[in-house]
Amino acid sequence: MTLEPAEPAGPSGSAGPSEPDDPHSDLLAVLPRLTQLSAAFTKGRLTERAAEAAGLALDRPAMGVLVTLRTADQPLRIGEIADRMQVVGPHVTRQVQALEKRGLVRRVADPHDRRASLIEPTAAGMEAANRYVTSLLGWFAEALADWPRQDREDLTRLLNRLADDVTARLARFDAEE
Amino acid sequence: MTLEPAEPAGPSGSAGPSEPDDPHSDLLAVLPRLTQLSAAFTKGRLTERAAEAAGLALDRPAMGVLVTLRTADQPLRIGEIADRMQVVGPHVTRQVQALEKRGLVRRVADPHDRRASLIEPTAAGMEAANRYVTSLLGWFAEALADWPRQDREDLTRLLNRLADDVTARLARFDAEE
DNA sequence: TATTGTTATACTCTATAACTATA
DNA sequence: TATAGTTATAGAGTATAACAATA
Repeated sequence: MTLEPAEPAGPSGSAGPSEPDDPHSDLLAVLPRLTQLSAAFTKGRLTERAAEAAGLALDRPAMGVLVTLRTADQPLRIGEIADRMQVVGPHVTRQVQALEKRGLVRRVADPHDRRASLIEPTAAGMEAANRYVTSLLGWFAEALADWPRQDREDLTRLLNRLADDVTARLARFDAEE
Repeated sequence: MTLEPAEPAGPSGSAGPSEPDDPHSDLLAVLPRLTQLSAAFTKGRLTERAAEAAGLALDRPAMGVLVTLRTADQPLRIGEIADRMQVVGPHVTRQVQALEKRGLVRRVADPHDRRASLIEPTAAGMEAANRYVTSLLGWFAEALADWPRQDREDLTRLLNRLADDVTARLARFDAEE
């Protein structure tokens, strides 16, 4: 399946964005905003700065693995980390190697399957992950310090639902092909 | 300036994520959700599919330029497009060349400055941009079809404010360095 | 001398392909 | 023969550096 071929948004030759009475006019704003936020986080190098504040010299993908392990609260296989991060295996392999080299994670043998190993944070890794998350959330909390509690709760709730709905719809999308 | 060095999130050795009474616990959910949405749009190749539905064989950056021109509703310089997209000049130069090659945009001389040229969509480019935006918004509207109107309005409002606040804070951040 | 844009190159993040070891 | 992981390579997207033309 593909996206609908769809009629032009307005009469041919209409040059502007959606009219005010367009039923989708509110959505027109959501997509660019999500793009803007995503780009801002990347370009602002928030992740890298929070890592530096935690005393680490690691890039975003490596921090993602470390935080995934911290959140899991139990050793994970490479494949399980990849699933949770929604990336492919080889990508995780490299990040884990970088974390290992810095003594932030270690591998332990999987007692039930000698093909796999389990990855767990070291004490240093866990402490660094805590410092990192605190630093990142602290920055974010400051940015939202002026927000009414109700708005913060609404944002969290709506964003959760949006992510779920979009993910589910994309999954069906792929399945139909 | 850098992010605060910040104390560990919990007592040393505490392994889990923030406690339920953590004042930042709601924020803990926002960041991963934004990441998830961004990754979902990329991996779902929504942009590419909408472009195909509009009869175009263009990638995301090129579509970004075309939509920027459509939204502007007037010819723009390369530098102005770069500013609006928040990317650097050379990037825009290449996308415009690709769009030119396909007859979707054309260059006109800037009467006041012979160093610059103005980029404007051709009729075909404008029609394609309209088809593209309609297709993309249609998909998005379907994903949110079940949402109460109030929730959609709240999401738009909160996301707008979030993007503005985050962008402003990052700008101050950079300025302090 | 400052600014606009182009060309060429490099970097970040993630994916695919080919292979090894174990199940 | 299927699965977990690794190594090597490729691709998309964007940035930096060096340069040209005009202001």
